[in-house]
Order: sequence, then C-alpha cells, then structure tokens
Amino acid sequence: MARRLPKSERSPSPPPPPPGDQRDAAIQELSKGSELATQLMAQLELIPERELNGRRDDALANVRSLSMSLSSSLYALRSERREHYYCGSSSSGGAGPAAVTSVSGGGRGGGSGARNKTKRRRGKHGEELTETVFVTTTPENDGFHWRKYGEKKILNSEFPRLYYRCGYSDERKCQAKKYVQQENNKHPPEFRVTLTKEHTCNTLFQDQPSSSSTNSQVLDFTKASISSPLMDSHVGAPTLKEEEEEEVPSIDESSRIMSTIMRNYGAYGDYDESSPQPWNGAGWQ
DNA sequence: GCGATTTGACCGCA
DNA sequence: TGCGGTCAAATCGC
Repeated sequence: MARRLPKSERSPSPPPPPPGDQRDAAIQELSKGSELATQLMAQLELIPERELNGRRDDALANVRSLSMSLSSSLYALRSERREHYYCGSSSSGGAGPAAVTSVSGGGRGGGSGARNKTKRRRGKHGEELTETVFVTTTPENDGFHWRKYGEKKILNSEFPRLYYRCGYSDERKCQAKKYVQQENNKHPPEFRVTLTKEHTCNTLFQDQPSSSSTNSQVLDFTKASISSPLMDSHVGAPTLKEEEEEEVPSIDESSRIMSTIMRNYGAYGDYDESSPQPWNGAGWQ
C-alpha cells in the first residue's frame, strides 16, 4: 500500500477556500431548491392518493428528505461562512456545534435529549480523551473517511454499536474514532454518534482511496454509504473551529456533496418503516 | 489478489 | 465478573 505522507511532510496546500460570491451563489441556489421542495410537498399533499397508485406517501417522504437535505446543506454552507471544517481537532476545548439534523428526545443510557455533548475521560493509558457525542440521522456524513473495525451488541440496547476508525489511521497515523449506535426506529432513524480522539489526517473530502471496494462500509461521505438527506457535514465533522487554518471544502466539493446526496435519495425509500431493521453502516439489512 | 467487512475471542476497566 | 472496546482470522466482493 502506498503510504501517504503526513500533512506536515507534504507541501502546504490546503484546498483554497471558495470565493465568497461563489458560496453565496450556492446558498442562493440551495435556498431556491429548498423553497421548491416545500412547494412540491404542498402540491403532492393535494393530489389524491388514488391518482398516484398509493405512492403518494413515498413521494412525500422523498420530497421531505430532499427538503431536509437542502436545508442541511444550506445550514452547512452558511455555517462555513464563519466556521470551517477541520480535520485535526475533534474536540478538545469543546466541540463545535455539530449540526444535528435530528435530536433524540431520549435514548438509553444517559444523554437523554443530548444534542451534542463533549465529555472528557481517560483513555486506556491514562491520557486525556475528549469525546463528542451527538445524535444524528446521518452518522456517515461527516466528510471523513471511516473504516469499520468492529460491531458489538450493547447491553440494554436494541441495536449493536458499530466501531469505526479513521480510514487513514494507518497511513496517516490518525487516531480518530467514531462509535455509532442506532437509537430508534424512527424514519429516518436516529443514531448516537460518539467521536473520540482527533483527526490528524487532514483528509476531509480529499484523497479518496482509489481502491476502496464498492461495497465498502467505510463511512466515506464521498460515497454516501447510506442515503442521507443531509449533510450535516459538520455534524459529524467532528469539529468546526473558528480559528485554525482554513480547510473549507471548495464549491466543487460542496457540489460533489450535493450530488452524492441526490444520488442516494432512494435509500430511505428502502427503509421499511413497517419492519424496521438496524442499519449496518452500509444500508438496511 | 487486494482491500474492506464480519464476527468471535480476548483484554482491561469499573 | 460483566461489559465495552479492540484485535485478527475468516470471509466477501470487485
């Protein structure tokens, strides 16, 4: 495997921040899209169920997802106007406000109503370990490249906990980890995501491994392993920091994000609400 | 063949 | 001692 040089050894070339007017243009377009989605939803609701052969609900659900996605994208872009993605500090000092698309009202094991928490605890060897916990409907969309390394049935939990580490943990010695646990069977389901350690890979939306298998469960947003309306890129983006080197996804990247989302809209349609199944990181089982 | 996922076993902490 | 987190061999898919 070709090893990638750590950032410190590479020429300093973070993706240039997009010009402000391009970002504004993107925001405007997303706003329009969001409004249109809302209108479409209203129009769909006016159509008699029988005229759509019983598919109105599906269509409504899709439009709802679309609307959510656009809103989330808008949120993300707007947030980036003053905050930016950061792949290097997940939390120390307090996690940035993860954009939580959906907040669980409860959830087992403490953290009821937890929107986004940062807590400190000691790691195996006594080192300080900061965790950021939040609930989201789109655990995969944080813009980082994750590799699943384990899955564990958790006591008193209906769903197993999935363990991910940064996809660049080896080649870039990135220690970032992420635990994802489905909390309920809502539509879309909510996931409690715990981020530990810091990303030191600086690989947000870039350097996609060319050989990742198609069926990969790596939580790679560029592949959008599940559908997801959203881009709470910051959600997951472990952190958004206001002061640090600029690492803002370019407009091109944002477009890629959007197209990826769009391509995967169907996924929620695959989710059978009547017989909920746990999400395995790649899709509904 | 390679890289990613699965899953049972192991380890350490509370 | 039980549980959560990680490891690593087996398996899978391209």
